[in-house]
Order: sequence, then structure tokens, then C-alpha cells
Amino acid sequence: MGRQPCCDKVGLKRGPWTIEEDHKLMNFILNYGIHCWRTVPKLAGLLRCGKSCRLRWINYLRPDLKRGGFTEMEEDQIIELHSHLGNRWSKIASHFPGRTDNEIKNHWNTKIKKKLKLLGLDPVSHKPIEKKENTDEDTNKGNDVQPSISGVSQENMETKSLENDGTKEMTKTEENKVITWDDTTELLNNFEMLCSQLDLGSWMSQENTSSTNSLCSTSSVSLDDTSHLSMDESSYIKENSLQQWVDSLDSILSWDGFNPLDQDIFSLENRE
DNA sequence: AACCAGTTCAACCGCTGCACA
DNA sequence: TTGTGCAGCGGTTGAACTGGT
Repeated sequence: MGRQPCCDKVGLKRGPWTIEEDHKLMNFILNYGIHCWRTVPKLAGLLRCGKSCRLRWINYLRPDLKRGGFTEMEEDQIIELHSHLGNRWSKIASHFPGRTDNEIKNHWNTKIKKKLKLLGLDPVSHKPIEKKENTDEDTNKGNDVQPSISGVSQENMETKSLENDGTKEMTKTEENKVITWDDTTELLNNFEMLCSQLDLGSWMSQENTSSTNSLCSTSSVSLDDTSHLSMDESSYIKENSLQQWVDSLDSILSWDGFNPLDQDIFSLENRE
């Protein structure tokens, strides 16, 4: 007899999350925090297992998530860390605030692996691949190139510069609205500001330590840690910053086809 | 416009390690 | 020490998307 499944799967929903489910989960976590993932779906009114909720929150809904493509520098760092840590994606991800292990893993499998192969490096050992014969045109391209981590052939450099040319890189929304990275940076800056004001940062870093205890003992988003401020100041920050943050969240979520969050559904103002 | 192949990435599955009784 | 329950992790899958013909 194996172990019991993590949850009773009968009647539970699977597959892509709907906007409504996202709202429910977000609303619940922001209002009540994460006590125990197993109880989250039940209390939030979701027909999902706790595992699924956790994954959705960590990989998609978390407010401190950094969105958008990886920079050349980040890629180099990933390669460097991978050479030391191997496929320990969560360890690697811990070096990249706002990035998830899933995101890094996906990026590794879809982009970096290929890049390394193109450079004649084995993605597993990070050592030059032994070639049997030099008949392959593709592999020959790397012959005169010193295989360096950040080094790429001229061709690759050109491709990269096109892909990662700062403000040129854009994200398409479902309505084909185009958001430049300047917009993204601004939003992320807003998040950072809000995190520092609301102590979301320390809450998130607590969460990032990914210890069961810290997660379960984190009773709620630490909106109350404004003890150094006067009552008026702290309540002002709570109300206004939270609203700003929610507004920013709207923009972020709308990238993926979200409608602006319904104030009624996302009734943060009524949390107290 | 339609089809197909390749790519991306969100989500799932199953295993592991930790905490606790 | 052992068994159980849980969160977390890494591998894998498959739907959606993209680009070429």
C-alpha cells in the first residue's frame, strides 16, 4: 500500500486556472495569509488541491515575481550556478529574487541547453563535447570560438542582442497591447517600494526560505509591521499602498489576459 | 487560409526530506 | 525507532503559441 494521495482528488478541478480562481486564491492569501496549503483551497472556496494552489501562487500570483525574459547576465549566472549545483533548480532560483525554480528550469531546458550545445559544451558536465568528426556544419561554428560561459559566436551575439535589447524587448498581451520593459521596470519598482513599505519583502524572503515552518507560521501578509510609524501614517500606507499594489497587480495580470480585478471580488478594503 | 513542426511554459505527477507524534 | 502527513522539489506532459511552407 502506497501513501495516501495528498488530497482527495475526487471532484477537484485540474488544468489551467481561471481568472476567478486566481482572484479567489489571491484574495484569500492577501487577506488571511498562508497557514497551511492543505487548508487554503477549502477556506478560499476553491476546488483545487493545496499543492495546485501552492504552485499557482509561487509560480504565477506571487506579487514579487519578476516577469519577462532572462538577461544575458542572468543566463550566465544560471550556467555558472548550474555547473556547481546541477539540476537543483530551487537552489539556483534562490539566487534570483523574483524568479521561480520552474521558470529557471524551463529556461534552462528550452534555451540555455541549446545555447551550450551550440557552443560545443555538454549541458550536464559543462565540458566541451567530444566530437567524433568535424562534418557537422553547426558544430564547426564553435571551433574557433573559445567556449566561454558568456561567450557566444558572433551569430549568437546578434541573436541575443535582438532578444535582449533592453527596451526593445516587448511582451504581448492578448489584446496585442504592447508593454515595453520600461513599463515593466516601473511596475517592478512599484512592487519593491510597496514591499519595503508593507514589509512584503521580508514576508516574501521568509517564504523564499521555503521552510515549512516559516510558511505555516506566517499567519498573514505582514501589513501590521509598520510599528515605527504613527497610527495615521501606517493606516495611510496600508490603505493607499495596498491599493497601488493591487492596481499594479491588475496591470501585471492583464498581461496574461486578465481583466482588471473586480473591486468587489478583490475586496481588500474590507479586510479589517 | 490551412496545415504542420517546433517551441514555450503552466501545470501535473511522483518522489524526497522534514517535522512530529 | 517508526509511521504519518506535509511542503517542496525536479522531471515530465500537453495545450497554446509561433513560424515556415
